[in-house]
Amino acid sequence: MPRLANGVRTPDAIRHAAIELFYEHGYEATTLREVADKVGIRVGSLYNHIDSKDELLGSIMLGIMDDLLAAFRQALRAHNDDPVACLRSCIDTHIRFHATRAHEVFIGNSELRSLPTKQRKRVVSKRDQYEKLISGILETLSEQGLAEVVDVRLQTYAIVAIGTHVSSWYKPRGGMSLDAIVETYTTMIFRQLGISSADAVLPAAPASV
Amino acid sequence: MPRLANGVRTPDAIRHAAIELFYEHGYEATTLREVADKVGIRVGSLYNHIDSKDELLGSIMLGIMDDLLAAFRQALRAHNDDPVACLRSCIDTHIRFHATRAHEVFIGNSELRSLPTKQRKRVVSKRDQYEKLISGILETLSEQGLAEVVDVRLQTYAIVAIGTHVSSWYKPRGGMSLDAIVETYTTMIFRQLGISSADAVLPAAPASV
Amino acid sequence: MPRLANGVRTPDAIRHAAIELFYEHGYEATTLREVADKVGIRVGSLYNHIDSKDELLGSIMLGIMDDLLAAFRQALRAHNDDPVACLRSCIDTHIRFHATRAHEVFIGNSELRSLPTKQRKRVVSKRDQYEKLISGILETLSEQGLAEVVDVRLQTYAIVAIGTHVSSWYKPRGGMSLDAIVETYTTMIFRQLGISSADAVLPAAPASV
Amino acid sequence: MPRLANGVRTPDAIRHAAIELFYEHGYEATTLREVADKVGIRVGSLYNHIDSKDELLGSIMLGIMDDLLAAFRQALRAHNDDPVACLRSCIDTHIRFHATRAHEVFIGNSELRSLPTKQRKRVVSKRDQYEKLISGILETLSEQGLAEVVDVRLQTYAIVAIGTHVSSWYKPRGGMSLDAIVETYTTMIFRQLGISSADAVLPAAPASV
DNA sequence: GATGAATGAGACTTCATTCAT
DNA sequence: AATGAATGAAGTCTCATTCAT
Repeated sequence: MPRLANGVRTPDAIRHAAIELFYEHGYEATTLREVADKVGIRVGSLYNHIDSKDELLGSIMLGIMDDLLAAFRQALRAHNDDPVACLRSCIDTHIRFHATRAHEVFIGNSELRSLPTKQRKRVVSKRDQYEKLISGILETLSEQGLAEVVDVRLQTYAIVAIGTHVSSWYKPRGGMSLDAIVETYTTMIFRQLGISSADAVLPAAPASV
Repeated sequence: MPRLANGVRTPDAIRHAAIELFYEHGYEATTLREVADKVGIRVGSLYNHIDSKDELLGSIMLGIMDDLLAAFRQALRAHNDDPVACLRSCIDTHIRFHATRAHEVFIGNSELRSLPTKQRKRVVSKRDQYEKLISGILETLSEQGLAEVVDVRLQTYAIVAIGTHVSSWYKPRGGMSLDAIVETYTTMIFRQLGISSADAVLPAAPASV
Repeated sequence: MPRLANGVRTPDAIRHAAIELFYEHGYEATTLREVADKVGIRVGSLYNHIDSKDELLGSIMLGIMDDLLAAFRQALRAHNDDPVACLRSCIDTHIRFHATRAHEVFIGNSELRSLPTKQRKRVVSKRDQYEKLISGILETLSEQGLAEVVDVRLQTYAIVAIGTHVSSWYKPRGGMSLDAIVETYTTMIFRQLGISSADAVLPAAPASV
Repeated sequence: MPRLANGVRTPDAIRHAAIELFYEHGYEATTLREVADKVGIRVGSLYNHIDSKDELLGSIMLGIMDDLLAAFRQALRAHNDDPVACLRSCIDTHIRFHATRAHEVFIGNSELRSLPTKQRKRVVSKRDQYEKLISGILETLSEQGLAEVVDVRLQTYAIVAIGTHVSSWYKPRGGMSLDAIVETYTTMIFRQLGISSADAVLPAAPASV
């Protein structure tokens, strides 16, 4: 633990400040001076902790993708014997992750073009992996006759789009509880896939992220 | 006809160049020099046609929202006696519009925060109007017992999200035809609403935008 | 009479508009667009009547100096036999001219440095001539024992400074009448020169400019 | 002591350079590049020390007015029992200040219109205070029957005008010594006020600024 | 004689980044 | 590890001026 300001390690404070500002104003419109102000240090001091503005964005974007993939893979592993339960669990994780880490996810979706080529490729690759995981579930369900998938790619997109959208409007103490959001979307997706609506609602409590 | 460069009126050329560049690199990352270069004039000459970079973005965003609302309202009017046909027509218009004018729509969805407050309010107001139109259709269907709407707001979001997402990846000569995309998404939404899948496919050709 | 807009010849309208704007905001801060707006034409059209912004300023400054010299010389000629009457008449002319053509005179005094070298020299030369005329009167008075001149140069400056200052605050319908201003300053200058105060007030009405 | 280039603190060097350039070419005609060049830094570096070009002008103008008021008030205080001595001291201070800080005073008199409204009001207010101080002395002299004041306002203007004018031509090693200038103008003003000329010349050395 | 449009030069200002202290 | 200051590059916007119509 190198250095603490108000109990927080400076690098963490920088990362946190950057996430909020990139989310609010966008990467290009955010100045490092604003980041430094939010942290409570001078702009020059940032460079004791980051290499560049680019790299700061890159680390945020790679980090969120890694965490998302890890969470999703864990949800997958827990139900590799029951495809419908697996889908339910994955939707749950997908939506909760996009809600609870909405700002980072939003940055991950909107600032790809701000990233230098090299890092962009790495993020895109992770994003593709994520979509492949979703498509894989849908294919399994389709092959086993458990769901009617009209078009794997578009169905995948529809699910991805829900996450993206949730991340753009979800607020912790907004009108609808996270549980209700998850339940509703799960029902909607299950219907879309022609899976019995009854299966959508879990008897037990859903796993938190 | 004030003045033509290669047969195109300069203000139109500027608007077109700006749309492409804002779409590709984002508003903040696009310089007016790039816009001018694309048009084939010097950067100072832009100011014979625009008031400011802000105002250029604003006019693009207001314009696309106006066009979207107009197209949607026209689709609504054509079927005000048959709610299911109306929904089908609106989905059709929604998706085709977001596909054929993908770049402008994408800007409209992603650059809200780059807009000065005054214009932002006007765009947000139009966006709200648009969502209300969609919600209205869903409510009618629900009230008349023609569809099972799990949650009007989230269902509206899901439909909006499809448009947003299509605008982010659709390319005229990409893998899937626009007709096929419309048909697939229509089927998916109809299922989600518990409307007979058969109703989703039109016997006649769908209206073009 | 080449061309009239609202009964005024365009070149005169331009000159008039330029004088008001140069007076109000200064030469550098005034744009030709503002001049054109005030005239009611477009900025490009100005160039049918002027050669350049510099030249427009130059013609105003040379014009006012010529008019000032002409008025002063006329006042001098009218009393070349009575030095005290001559002084009285010159002070009268000096102050009235600086009041009634305050804006041009103000420009003439404040925008010298905005003028290109060549024209500046011509204006400075006229200004020197003007000061020499005043100094000449003072010297005559001094030589003939009619006045006690402490220092010709500083006394000349003091008189010049009065004109400059009047031009910076005089307004036609301000608190003090032009006649009163002339009378008061004349008294003050006469006292300064040790000339009987009684001589300061003219029996007859002073000549108008 | 933050940082010295050639022994001078950068903010002071900027202020000094700006004064010289604003005096020589005027505020509008002076570019920040010229200021930076004169200081020996790049133009962007200026912004480590100033907020804007406007604010740089404002601080110069407010500063000179504050200094002028302070100097004048000190001169007033020193002779609050003898009105004639007080006048003499004030004229001395007035002229010496306008001569020794001629460039700043000149800027203060000529660039009012270049100032943003808010700061302009503050400078104008200080200027009014200064004129009131002068008027006050004249009124006291008049009330006590020590001087014949023809018109308080115009007499005040005449004195102010002398300062303005001196600031426009005085040069440290010009033809006339500062002491001589002060003495001559004092004599002239005393005469104007009908005060015995003998009182104008001080037996002892005049106070320096 | 008027106009709309183009242009080149340049102005103010911002910003990421570096570095001596 | 923090800071104040410097820097170069760039960005938006303005402006005097020109010219075809």
